[in-house]
Order: sequence, then structure tokens, then C-alpha cells
Amino acid sequence: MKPSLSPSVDLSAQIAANIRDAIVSGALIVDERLPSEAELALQFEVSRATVREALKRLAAQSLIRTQRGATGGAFVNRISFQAAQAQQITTSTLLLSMNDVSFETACEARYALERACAPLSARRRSQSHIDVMRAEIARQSQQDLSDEAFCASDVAFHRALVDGACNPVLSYQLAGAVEAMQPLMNMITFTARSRDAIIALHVAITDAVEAQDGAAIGTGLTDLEAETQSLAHRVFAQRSGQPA
Amino acid sequence: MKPSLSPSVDLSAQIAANIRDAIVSGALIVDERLPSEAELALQFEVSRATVREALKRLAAQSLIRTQRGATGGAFVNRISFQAAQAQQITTSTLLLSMNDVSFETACEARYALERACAPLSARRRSQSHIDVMRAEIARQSQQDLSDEAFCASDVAFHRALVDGACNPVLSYQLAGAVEAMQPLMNMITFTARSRDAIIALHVAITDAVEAQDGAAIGTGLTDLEAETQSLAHRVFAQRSGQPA
DNA sequence: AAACTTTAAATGTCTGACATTAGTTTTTCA
DNA sequence: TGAAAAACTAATGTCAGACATTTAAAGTTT
Repeated sequence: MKPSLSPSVDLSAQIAANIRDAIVSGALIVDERLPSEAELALQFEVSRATVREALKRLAAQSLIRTQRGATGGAFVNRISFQAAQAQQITTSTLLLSMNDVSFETACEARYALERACAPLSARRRSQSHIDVMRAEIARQSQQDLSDEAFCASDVAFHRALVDGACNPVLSYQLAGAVEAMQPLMNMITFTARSRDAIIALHVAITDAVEAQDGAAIGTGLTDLEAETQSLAHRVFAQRSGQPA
Repeated sequence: MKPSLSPSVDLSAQIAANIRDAIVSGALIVDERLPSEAELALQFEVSRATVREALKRLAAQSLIRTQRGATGGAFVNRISFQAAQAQQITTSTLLLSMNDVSFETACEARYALERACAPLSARRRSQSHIDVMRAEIARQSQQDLSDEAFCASDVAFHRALVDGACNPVLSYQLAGAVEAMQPLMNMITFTARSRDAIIALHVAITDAVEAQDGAAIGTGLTDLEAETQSLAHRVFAQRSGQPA
């Protein structure tokens, strides 16, 4: 199954890569039990501690799970959409915050992707999606809402829109794009007037979803993107021109 | 920075989560050095082995890197688009192969996302993108190409199309959707006639990209999606109706 | 001043032990 | 006889301490 490690270059990483390949290639199938740590240590000719570090790496990627006890061990994990989404969000968020991605670029990507969902959401959305969207609009309309809560509600609104496409792969892919924007959005202070403009567009989009009018959803999203971009532009220009 | 672990529930996971939160929240910034393993062991009141397992988890997510030697240690990693993409592809591929996602659903998601790039690619594509696309078309036209090589070239073609949007966030997000389809595509046997149909559409799409006609790119992608779906439908129907 | 040597601090690895968990089997006894 | 209790067992989780290796910096020599 897995011999031949080149010495003096991070054994635990090599072992992890070895097992990962076996999983990705299908040599190890879902719910199959890996050899015990002691056996793996023998096979790879390393100590149990090194094997454990390798297994922890795989666990961090949700590739395996471990169970204690007599019949325990490490098992190939069926990665869930939920777990994959959580990882994707973490990665995307860090990627954006660490690489000086401009608000403009991230925003453009996000809205481009969301528009991709519009025709499908128009066709397949159920009442529950519309209910969520209207509920979030109601929340956004509360006067005393903090900027952060407003952003969080915005994310929930957009996720409902995406989920309306009833395509789990699409929802999963979009989760990263939508959620990763939140820290960037949180840098913005929303005036009452800008909130009103956004809410008005949310209403227009929701109406279009309810009317199953894909083109109108797309138009609404384009308008919302323009509004968001110009708002961000104003906020950042003001900040750099008049620093605190 | 990080006290208070609840005992008897996977200490290394708790420690990893603790440090991960510090990184995501920005309390630890890029290239900042973490305390040494020995210091972390003292702070968290666990053994060095446990700390190491936690650090390996973080390393598996590219959140930290480690350096040996006197001034070495664990450093917060600036996650690159490349590393993030690689992780995303692994995750997406496994997600699709392990969760009985239908070809139809995955294909729909992929083309929906790709169409999202069309307007931007039309506007911003450079000659190099077109060159890559034409080169891949030439490769796909080779008579003796294996199905697997044909699929790989198809992926390269589509990635060039996506890269034409000149938005790194978009390229990153799409990588998962495009690459993860490859194992599913590899299950298909391409007849000479179906290859010709696909290549003809690739040519049409490339022409549209060159002409900067976003709408035509979208139409081409929609046609290609229909072609792919019906091809897959035929192949799978034949297989289930007439098993080997 | 440059080249070499030593030192120190860090990660990488190994060993062996014990703790904890959770099935499985055996024993007890009502 | 049968069900509860106890013992067993195999696995992961954790710890302590040792040694190997790497690397930068400090010190020494020429």
C-alpha cells in the first residue's frame, strides 16, 4: 500500500500525502478503516508519533475521522457539503484578507457568480426561499441594527437567493464567495440612506425571484453591485482623504 | 492569548481551533511567529506532542509554515491563490465523488458558473488566453488522443476561458468547479463524432472570446452544456441498459 | 576582514509509558 | 436460564524525556 519515503524531508507530510492519494484515487473507500496507528508505524517504519501527526493533517481536511475504543481507528470520512463549505469559507476569507484583494475585485467576482444562479433560482425557488429573503429584508429595515448585523443579514439574504437554485454544488461553490466578502463589507459604514437603497434593491430582487423572472433578478443584482461598488468607493475615498 | 481548554475532548483540535481563530480574526498577522512548541505547551498546559499535532493540523490547511533552526518556528502563512486552489480542488473532487452528486447537477453548476465569467472574459481577455484556447483545440483534434487526455485538455481550455476574466478571485472559485468535474468526465467515452461536436463549439466560443462578444460566449457555453449533458445521458443510459 | 568554529535554539523524530474509551467476552447470581 | 456486572482487549489520546538535525548568530583564529 505505501512504502518508500525519502528520508529527512518531513515524514509526516509524506505519509499524509501517501494516504491522501489513496483516498483521492479511490484505493481507500468511504468508511473503510485504515490500519491502526501501530500498524501504520510498522508499515512506514516510523514512530507512532509521526504517524499520528500525519493522521491529524488528514483529519484537519476532513479526510478521515477517528474513533476510540476496541473497534476504533481512523476511517475514511464521507466529506459533507457542510464541512466542505466551512473549510472553503475559512480559506476564501483568509485568501481575501491576506492578499490585498481589492474590494472591487472581490465584489465583481461575487456578483458575477451570483448572477450565474439567477436563471436557476428563478425556475426552482420554493416559497421557503422567498420567506427567508423577506425575513432578512425585514431585519435589515430595523433602525437600530448595527452595521455588522446588517452585513450578516445581507449574507443570509444572498445565500437564500443562491440556495433557490436548488443545486447543492452551486450553493457550496458560492458559499465561499459570499461569506468571504463579509469581512470586507464590515469595513463599510452604512448610512441610513445607503441602507435604504440596498433594501429597495433587495425587495426588487425578491419580487423578481417570486415572479420567476430570471432576467429581472440579474438586473437587480447588477444594480446592487453598482450600488455596493459606489458606496465602497465613497467610503474608502473619504477615509483616505480624511484620515482619523 | 489562549487559555481554558475543556479536558477530555481532543486537546489538539481545541488548540488548533484556538490558534486558527486567532489567525482568522487577525490577532495573529501574516509572517508573525507563533511561540515555540515548548512555550505553547506551557501556555496550554499540555505536552509538546499535543501541541505538535495541533500545529500539523494548521499546516495541513496552509495556515502556518514551519522553519527549523535557531530562528525557526511556526509562522502565520500568507495563503497563496495557488495553495488555496489546490486545496479547493481536492475538496471539491472528493465532495463530488463521495456524495453521489449526479453528473447533471455538477455539470449544471459548472456551466452556470462559467457563463458568469463570459461578460468579463469578453471584455478583458488578452491574446495569450486566446492562444491557449486555440492550442488546446488543436490538441483535442488529434486523432489518437486518449479520452483522459481529451478531458485534461478540455479542462485547460475552460480554465483559460475563466482566466480571461482577469479576476483572480473568480479564477480561484472556478478552479474547483472545473477541475472537480474531470473525474466525472473521465467516466465518459468520447466517440469521434462527439469530439467533433465539442471541438466545433470550442471553436465557436473561442471566436466569440476573440470578438469580445459576451453574449455569444454565453450561447456557446449553453450549447456546450446541452451537448455534454446529452452525451453523458446517452453513455449512462447505454451502460445501465447493456451492462458489461 | 574573512574564514572557520562553536554555541544555542528551534523543529523533527523516537521510545516507552500510562490514561481513556468502547466493544467483547466472561462471570456472577437471582 | 438469563440478564446484569465484571473483566478483558484493542484502539486512540496524552505525557515525559531523550536524541537528531537544522540554522542563525556569536565567537575565534588567521
